[in-house]
Amino acid sequence: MPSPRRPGRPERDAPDQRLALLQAALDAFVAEGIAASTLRSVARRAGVTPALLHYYFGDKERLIEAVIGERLMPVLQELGTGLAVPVQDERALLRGFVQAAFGLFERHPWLATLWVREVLSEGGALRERLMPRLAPAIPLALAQRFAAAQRGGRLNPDLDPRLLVVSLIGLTLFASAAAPVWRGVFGATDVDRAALVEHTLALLERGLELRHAD
Amino acid sequence: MPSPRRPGRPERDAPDQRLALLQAALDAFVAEGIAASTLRSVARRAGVTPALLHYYFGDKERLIEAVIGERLMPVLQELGTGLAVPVQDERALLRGFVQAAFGLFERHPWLATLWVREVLSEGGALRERLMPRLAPAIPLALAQRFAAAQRGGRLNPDLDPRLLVVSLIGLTLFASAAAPVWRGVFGATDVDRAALVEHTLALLERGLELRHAD
DNA sequence: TGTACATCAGTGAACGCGCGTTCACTGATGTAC
DNA sequence: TGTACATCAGTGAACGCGCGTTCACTGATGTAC
Repeated sequence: MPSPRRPGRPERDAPDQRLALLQAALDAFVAEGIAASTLRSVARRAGVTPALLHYYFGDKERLIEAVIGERLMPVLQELGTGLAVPVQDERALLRGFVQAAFGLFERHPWLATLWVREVLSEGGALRERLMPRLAPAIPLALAQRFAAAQRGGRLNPDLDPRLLVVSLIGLTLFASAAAPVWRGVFGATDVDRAALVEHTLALLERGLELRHAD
Repeated sequence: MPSPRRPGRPERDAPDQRLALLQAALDAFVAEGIAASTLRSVARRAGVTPALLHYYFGDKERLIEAVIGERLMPVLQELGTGLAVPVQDERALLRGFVQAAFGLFERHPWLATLWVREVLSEGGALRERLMPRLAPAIPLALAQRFAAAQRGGRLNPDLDPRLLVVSLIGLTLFASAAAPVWRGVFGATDVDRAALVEHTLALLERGLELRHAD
């Protein structure tokens, strides 16, 4: 009696087409927007037939789910674990956040663009798909920490702790997503990540420090 | 000999279909994104045949141009003239900018969403179409004014005057575009325009004012 | 005023095309004996 | 080891559909005389 045949073929040395397709899909989503990306344009980027996308992912909906689950979520969890490290005081928290955010957007240059277009926008493809999977725990915890600091007299009393979280994200995400625009307008090719971090922290910690003219 | 017939028909009392189509196009662009908006979906919103869009605008490209020229540009010029008023000092400049920005985004709720998706994004439909028509004079003038204030010792020396302009836009534009998201996360239905202005000015003028715990 | 006609705003049906998806098929790779 | 065959990764052609665009046409509105 023959041993039952094990399903699947063990080893190949061909390039992993599935990963190539996943990357092509992410590239297309960032460059064209998710709604405007066609399966044929994704296939064209990968140099394959659109039928191969059906072979690996089934349909467009499941391709989007795969990009979220295998490309986007790992990056977001990277940020989450970075912020979960307990810190001494609010100053350390602030510096940790700003450095982590600009670092994340530098390591994954597609993230800011994708986020701005697909999560912020009214009918963005990711807002409905991603919000249920993202625990709002991090922004809520940040806002509560700021509120506690404010009650303890350690934070500017005219700030709204919730809006301060919005301001933190706005300052980092917007500066990263709009970088091609403002680099073009100002010709600011000299501004690197360290300069962004320094400027943003100076603004957050001390503000404009406006003084009257003499 | 008869007087030559004057072309065109003088008066009608039917609703202006062209303006209705322009509004339907703006609605569709904001809700679905420009690239993903079809002429049929625009026509459906207006309750007419897509052939009518061809009748008034020719093709999709010229429809987009019409929305830019007749809806977007007037709003942007509104902001430009508001900022062109000479102000006494940097504090007045700052307050003027923040109030004008939040006021603009409140009067035209579609502006922040459209801007974030179509101008900021890499392949956004408006970036190529709009940047050549927008004089970068305003951000450049703001940056120069901040640089002068810094040289005069009236502005936090650790700030980058150019990035400060980016920060101003980020704080106002991002908070407005992301309002549906953060209102949902924080349940912050109580935050109105006045609260946004107050928080943002407190942050910009004085920063977080962090102090050590006792 | 009546009549003939030009022009108006807008429609309905159709065009070629690219879309997402399906499916019978193919040659290479592996397994059973 | 050789041979028969199952399974693999992937293709090519086709499907029905909605797209942008075109165009002959329509009834209402206006004008000339």
